[in-house]
Amino acid sequence: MTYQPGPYLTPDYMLPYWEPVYYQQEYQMYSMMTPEYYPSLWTPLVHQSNSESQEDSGVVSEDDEKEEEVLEKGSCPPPTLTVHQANEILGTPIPERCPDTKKIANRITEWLKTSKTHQKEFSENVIGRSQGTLSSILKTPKPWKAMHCGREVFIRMYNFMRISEEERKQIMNLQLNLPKSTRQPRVSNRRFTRVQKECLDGLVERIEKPSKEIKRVISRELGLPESTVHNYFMNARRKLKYD
DNA sequence: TCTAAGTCAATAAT
DNA sequence: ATTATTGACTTAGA
Repeated sequence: MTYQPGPYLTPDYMLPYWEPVYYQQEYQMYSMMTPEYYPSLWTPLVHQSNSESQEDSGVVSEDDEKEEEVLEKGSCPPPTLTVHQANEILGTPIPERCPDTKKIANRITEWLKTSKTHQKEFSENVIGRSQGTLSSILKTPKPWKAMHCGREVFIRMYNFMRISEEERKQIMNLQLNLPKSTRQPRVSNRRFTRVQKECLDGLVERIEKPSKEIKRVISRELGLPESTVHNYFMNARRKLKYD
């Protein structure tokens, strides 16, 4: 069976810098988007000889206009991406051993800017995370090999950049039913005083992992809960590791 | 139960 | 209005 790409697979899809790891001659597409994987994105070719020669035309021409007319007449019904399809596409594993998370982050940052999309909208609709989380991920992406479940958001962002602009637009408007936080209400976010902050920073430089007794003393001296002192050292270690 | 990784989401900073 | 930072909660593993 021969196929032709549906409206979602525009030439734009081929342009990103991403390495075409599994390049398929027959389809002129990456394997993750072949008819076998996403039949709904492709339309069976009825008149095979008709469009063979037009496949590689990257220039907007009369041919393209003719094709669009054909689509509008209904011979190829405009497909609508379903939530399931969107999640399947965004969840497709990255076909690379060690993806460059920095590049992925930069690419997303660039897209957000050119498409005038705010972090909040993107983070909630595409990766299912909060704006603040997206912000820090884009600014300081961890190396792929240093991540575990955190890879999930990078996989989604990677795939988001691989698909066509048309498809991105649709996904942004879909309600993907991404899992919501079930976190309990917390104590109000208090800010440390200047002295507390300076003392903690000074201690963090000298002590990597304070014992329970040390933390008890620190908490007493600074008038902070032991859990707060514990959290501070924990967050500080993390910061030192990646900043 | 403890640590590190992953986040939330309030609130600081632009 | 937006994005960046941050103290604390949640989850996964040992």
